[in-house]
Amino acid sequence: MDLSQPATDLLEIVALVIRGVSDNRDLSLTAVAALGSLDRRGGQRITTLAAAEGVSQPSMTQLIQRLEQRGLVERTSDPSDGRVALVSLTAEGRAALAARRQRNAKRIAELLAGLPEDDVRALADALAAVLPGIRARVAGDARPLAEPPPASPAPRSQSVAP
Amino acid sequence: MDLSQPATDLLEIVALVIRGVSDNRDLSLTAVAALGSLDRRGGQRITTLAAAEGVSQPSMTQLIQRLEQRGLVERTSDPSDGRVALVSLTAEGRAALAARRQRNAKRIAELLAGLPEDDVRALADALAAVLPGIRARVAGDARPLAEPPPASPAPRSQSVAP
DNA sequence: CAAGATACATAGGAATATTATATAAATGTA
DNA sequence: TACATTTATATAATATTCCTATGTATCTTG
Repeated sequence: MDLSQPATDLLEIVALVIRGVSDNRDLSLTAVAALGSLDRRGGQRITTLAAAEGVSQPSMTQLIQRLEQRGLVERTSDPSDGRVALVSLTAEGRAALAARRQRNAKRIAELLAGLPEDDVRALADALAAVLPGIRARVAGDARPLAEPPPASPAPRSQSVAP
Repeated sequence: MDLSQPATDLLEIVALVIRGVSDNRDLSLTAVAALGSLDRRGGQRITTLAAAEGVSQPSMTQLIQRLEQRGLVERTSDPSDGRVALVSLTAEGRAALAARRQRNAKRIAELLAGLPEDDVRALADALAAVLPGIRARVAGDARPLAEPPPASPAPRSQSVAP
């Protein structure tokens, strides 16, 4: 089965949604990812979060400091290991995450509402079918799909993106 | 028809693909979007590009300057209007865009290859069906889904990134 | 032609990322 | 126990990319 066309299509939809629909005003993509990880998996240490989101440890330290200043996360120390900083969501952080998810879902729902109902139903079924597998492959272990960094000093860029 | 579940699913897949699969090393999300717009619609002026990608005009000016330095775009002046700078892809820019697309499509194809073939086929069909409509709604006119900026001086954050 | 509108460029600052390095706590070993 | 090493995090210096505010050159219009 040829996967190049669906791969290209999926990529384009991802780009369209990120650029045109997703709400990235108050929280960066990395911030949302970190908050989401804390929400799904509970309190974690800085290093774990950094590895999970694919950023360096200092970046995650700084991100957590900013999120802490905004009251979205809190830090506690691990009684069994004085070095680690355990980060967890505050109630406010949970609320902010839920609100953002709701805004984004609302926008995407508006987007889908303009399309033929049969198409949307087919998409909904297909998404529900593949999501667990994709979730397992991408988020499960240490990002098995990302190539190792190039040997030469890697040129960098922004985020993701946005 | 309830759209909240497919909306949430689509959002999660978008996040997973952006974080775990997409190649954002050498070109930012905005850069890729601008190059793609130039590729699809041909030469455009700075202001048009800025509006299409949802960034400010100075940001687009700077982005085009960077891309010009890297040889990916070139600028020509409009003979009928001395103010405008017409931006177009160079052959190198077109090649870079194609190479990046191919890398990303390859990764996503690897991702999809691990899933049940029926599911992938259903997803492929669904994506192909909805993509034109989504493309029209998001990229077509001036992003009808984005809310107007808040009245208070908006807190900002990063790009999208990656 | 003067006044305003339009297209782009520049300046200054903020947010987010990086690498390199410092600090503190835990661990292993003589 | 003492000391070196490893581990977890923090800090410093710097780079990229975005923004707002403003400047400059070029049209357009009365």
